[in-house]
Amino acid sequence: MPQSPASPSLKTLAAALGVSVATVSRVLSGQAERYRISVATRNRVLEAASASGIVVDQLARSLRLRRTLSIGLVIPDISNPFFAQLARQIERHARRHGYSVLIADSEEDAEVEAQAIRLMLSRRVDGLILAPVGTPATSAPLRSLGARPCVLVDRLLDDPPLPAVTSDHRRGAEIATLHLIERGHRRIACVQGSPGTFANDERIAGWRTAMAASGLPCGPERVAGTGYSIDAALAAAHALLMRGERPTGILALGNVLALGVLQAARDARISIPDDLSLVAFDDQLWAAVTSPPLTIIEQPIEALGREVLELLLARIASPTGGPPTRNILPVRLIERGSVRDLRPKIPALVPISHRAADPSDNATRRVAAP
Amino acid sequence: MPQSPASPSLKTLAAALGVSVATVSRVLSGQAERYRISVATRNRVLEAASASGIVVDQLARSLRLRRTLSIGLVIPDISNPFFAQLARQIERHARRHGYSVLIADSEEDAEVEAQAIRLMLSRRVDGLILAPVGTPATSAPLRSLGARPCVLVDRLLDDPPLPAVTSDHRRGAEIATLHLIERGHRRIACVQGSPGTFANDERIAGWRTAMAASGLPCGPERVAGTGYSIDAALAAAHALLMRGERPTGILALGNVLALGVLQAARDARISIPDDLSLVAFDDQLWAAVTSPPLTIIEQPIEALGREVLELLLARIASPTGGPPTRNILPVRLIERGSVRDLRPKIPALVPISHRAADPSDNATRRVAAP
DNA sequence: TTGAATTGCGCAAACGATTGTGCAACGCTC
DNA sequence: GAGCGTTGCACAATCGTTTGCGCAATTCAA
Repeated sequence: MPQSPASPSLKTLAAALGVSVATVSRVLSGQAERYRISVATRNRVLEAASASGIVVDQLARSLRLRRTLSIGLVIPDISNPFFAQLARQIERHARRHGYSVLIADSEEDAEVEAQAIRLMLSRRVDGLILAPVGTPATSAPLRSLGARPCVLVDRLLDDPPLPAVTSDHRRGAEIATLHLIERGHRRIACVQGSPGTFANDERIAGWRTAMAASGLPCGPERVAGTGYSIDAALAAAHALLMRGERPTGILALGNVLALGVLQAARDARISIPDDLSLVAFDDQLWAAVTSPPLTIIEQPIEALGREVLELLLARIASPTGGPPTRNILPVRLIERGSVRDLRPKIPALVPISHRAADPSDNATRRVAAP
Repeated sequence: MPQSPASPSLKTLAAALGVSVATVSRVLSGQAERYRISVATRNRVLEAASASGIVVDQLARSLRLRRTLSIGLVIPDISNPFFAQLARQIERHARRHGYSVLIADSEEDAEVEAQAIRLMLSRRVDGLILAPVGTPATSAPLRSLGARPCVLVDRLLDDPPLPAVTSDHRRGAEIATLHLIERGHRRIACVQGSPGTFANDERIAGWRTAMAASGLPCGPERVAGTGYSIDAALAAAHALLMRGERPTGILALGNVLALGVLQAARDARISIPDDLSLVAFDDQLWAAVTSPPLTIIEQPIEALGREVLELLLARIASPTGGPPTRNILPVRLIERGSVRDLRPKIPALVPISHRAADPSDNATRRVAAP
């Protein structure tokens, strides 16, 4: 490794000081006392190191220590706002724990993801955080992880059983659906992203649970969408709005999908929320500023990032043979202006109440492994 | 480094095959022919390697080769849509060139940035891509780079003179301002982010150039804003709209700032574009879907990412002593619905023309170092 | 058959930092 | 002065892969 003039090695520093490389190493790694280096020598080394601006070669350290103090982060799309924010939280928390983050974008492709995982292994990351692509299942490349710690985010897998942290997507959709139902909506449809992906399917299931519990129709004709893009959502919303019974409310199961719904509504000269109510998933800055500002289900991204990292660090520090931990974090509804109250106005009889998600319904759920 | 059961070392493979570690290394690194390994031995090694799923230790390789095949990427905020998209482009292109990306978030803080740079150096990245924080200047920690290749993105620095790739922010603001002027606007103001940051100052300068060239007022009372957030932009827009002569058009010098302007307009019951025209900088999916869809100045993020990476790879492959390359990439205006035409309607006399940025005005500018 | 050329490896040193152990020097006690 | 204990290092091996060079075995040509 070519050393720049500004960064000598321990060897050059030792030669300049007339001590051994071992002594320099012990001082710089904070182990002078343990190895009985004298205070005088220690100070000489520290002064020389400070003056030279030495940067210890982490490669050599890692090889000797068999530990890199780095983690791998493999996510489907770095520019997706959810993953971008998640990456930020993970990177910041990792750095505070002395870890570096090696990032890879799996491009929503299982083959790219498999390659990214192998690459992380070759770089001997101490652990891996993986947000798996939706389909197909990614268990095969995960087997090559062996005993190397890995934590999933935004996904649960049964085989191999890995620890995971996700948001309670199902509950989020239930809350959103009940929010509409409580405001008089009976025809509630879903604009979904990619069927088969964890978050998507959980949200569909939550919508179904709430609809069924209220005796409302929740058949497949009320779900539209084939992919996670504005265009796909536009077509899906168009189909829902133009064919069959028009819904009074729509759940857009992602913020990009909400944009498609907004576009479709505008194209069809349908006013939100007057003619159609909308609840979107995952908050973005713009969602609070649109006209109208959107009622959304918000994920706790900061907590997600923090918990997934801490779960991984715990695994790195102390591998455990027990069942994998799975944290399902609560989501919450943020009410803004995109849902119309369809209930008849009864003056001064029933107070209009604003109900957010009840905290007792949303405690972190720890799920036992199957 | 603990080897998982699924990943033996070259040593274990060599022992199992009855050959030396050197032979296994030569075969797996694709150098069997160069080192005259027989076809029979080569095939034996390849089969055993495939069967065992061996993952070569990149750490050891890097130490021996003095090359990590990794690059460092230090950006001010991973979750900022611009940087998230830039990171995605860089990561994808890097991967295709066989490089991994080590990412760090400088949290818009010069001290964090300095630490991130040192961390990258300790990990012996082959090169560094740096999007410097705005203020203060970051030249001090850059000196510790020595001869290690570094390319700036979204910033130019004179000392040390480093190669850089940026968008033509100045020209972008000129185009936006002229766009408004050509549509009859005479009172054009700016909502800025953090003064002193490169993009911000370039955009202000471009606005001034266009305003001065048209003999229009461009004093400091027409510029408001102290930071890059919705709240700061909201306050700035409020000041511009409520005090003094109300502008007919506003440049929001970033998409987050545009959200603040939209909010301020709604609060003041000012309709866009009827009462106030708006041009925003940096496209986002939502900007095309808002009501009205926003006219924006778009940066070529894909090209930025690609060019900065290729410039860095060229520097890694062949350090050059000449003046640093600086690529200023053209931006373009995308006209949507947030700009009102204030010109008097003269029926059938003057064809209403839609003018995008003229390509000849926007060829990549290569700027000589000062 | 002999000598030269070719083939196909293995050995050992390198990369830079870490760490167990041994040893020289010194100080203290009897 | 001799013996013991303490201090403060340096030496050498380790980590896993790469690569220059030497050498044994084989082949070819005279």
